[in-house]
Amino acid sequence: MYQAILSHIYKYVSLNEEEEAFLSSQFNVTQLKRKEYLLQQGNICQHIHFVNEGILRAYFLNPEGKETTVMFAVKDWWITDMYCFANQLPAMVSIQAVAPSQVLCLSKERLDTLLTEIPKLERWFRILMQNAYIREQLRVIQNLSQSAEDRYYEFLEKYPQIVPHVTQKQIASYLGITPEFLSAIRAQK
Amino acid sequence: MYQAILSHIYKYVSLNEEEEAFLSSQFNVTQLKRKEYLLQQGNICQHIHFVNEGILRAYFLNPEGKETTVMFAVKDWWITDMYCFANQLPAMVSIQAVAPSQVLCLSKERLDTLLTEIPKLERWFRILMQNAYIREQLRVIQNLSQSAEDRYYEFLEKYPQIVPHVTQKQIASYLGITPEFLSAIRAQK
DNA sequence: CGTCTATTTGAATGTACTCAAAAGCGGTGG
DNA sequence: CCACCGCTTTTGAGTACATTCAAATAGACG
Repeated sequence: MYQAILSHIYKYVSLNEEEEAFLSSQFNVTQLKRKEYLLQQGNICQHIHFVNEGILRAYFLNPEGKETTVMFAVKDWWITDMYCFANQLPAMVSIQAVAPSQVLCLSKERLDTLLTEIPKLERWFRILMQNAYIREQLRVIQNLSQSAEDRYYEFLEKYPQIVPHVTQKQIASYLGITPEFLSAIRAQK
Repeated sequence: MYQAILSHIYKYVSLNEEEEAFLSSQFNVTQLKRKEYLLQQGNICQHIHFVNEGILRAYFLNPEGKETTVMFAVKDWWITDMYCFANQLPAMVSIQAVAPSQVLCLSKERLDTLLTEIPKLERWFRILMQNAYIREQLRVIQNLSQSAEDRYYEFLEKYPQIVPHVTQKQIASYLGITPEFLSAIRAQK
């Protein structure tokens, strides 16, 4: 149950048996069916989630009803609405299982406890946040400096583990274009 | 010289005198004239910079010559090309002073030393990265879900301390539109 | 004061969207 | 296991948003 997350953490810090046990005890396991929600836009975002298996999608629905995919998450990835999680606010995004999934859930309170009780975990979480920042920064640059077509082909190359499991409509909403236009891009090759 | 950065750090962790002295000793101070470069695209990104005063801009020049503003930084902000800094690679972006500025420079090596010698600084840096991630995530959502006009007026509201010091051309390149189109947006009010 | 760059304006163009309808495909239940 | 239903994907026509290019005007800095 916890080997995936432990080996994820061991990439950055090492723990003794006691710490490992304490860490494991802080998570709740949740099984999700296809299309089931982990979080609904508007509900307080209380947890951060580690994906043990399956695939999830976070999306934002703007006031006009347009859907934007904020992120996908596969095995070994973390997913939450970080802003609303950190401040315990109503979520801006919904998080839904794209395929049957198993996730480990960690509440804000328990994360804070972990970081206080095992300070070296700050290092692990710092690197997590740093990588997340870098990813988003690259995405901003690409969104602003490249055409929709370039962004599509880069997505295919960058996330081969995601592509087979999600619909074109979902990819389009990740890229910020309409499904019709994505279809047109694909047609011209 | 170091009061700004120390009070920035004290928002998250407290240090004793010895730690404070050690921390201060790790920085180099750099004065920049208007238009002077802190980092040029292609050079190894060796430092992360804390802005003591002035204002800086990081921008990306794509192969077609289109310029994208990645971020602005004012007093109390940090700026670097985080991906290339973390991996000590040639920078994707250039960082230039928009106005005369004073920055504190911290090399990767010295940052690593600081985080190892004073582990509680990991917490401070974690929060820094977390906030940066949240900011970029919000920017991605806004870029994808809002019109250029909405993004412009939100920028004016969100960064009143930046707006008076940068050109419209620079704001346009931050928003991902042409200066001509920004001019048209402004004209219709 | 002169020069250089930023900003504005306008016309022509291109990229991406909307709406509508047909075709394809996958999950679900019988 | 097959057939149906609903959603996804495709196609096409018309439109809107944003760009390009060019030229005039305004502003800022040395």
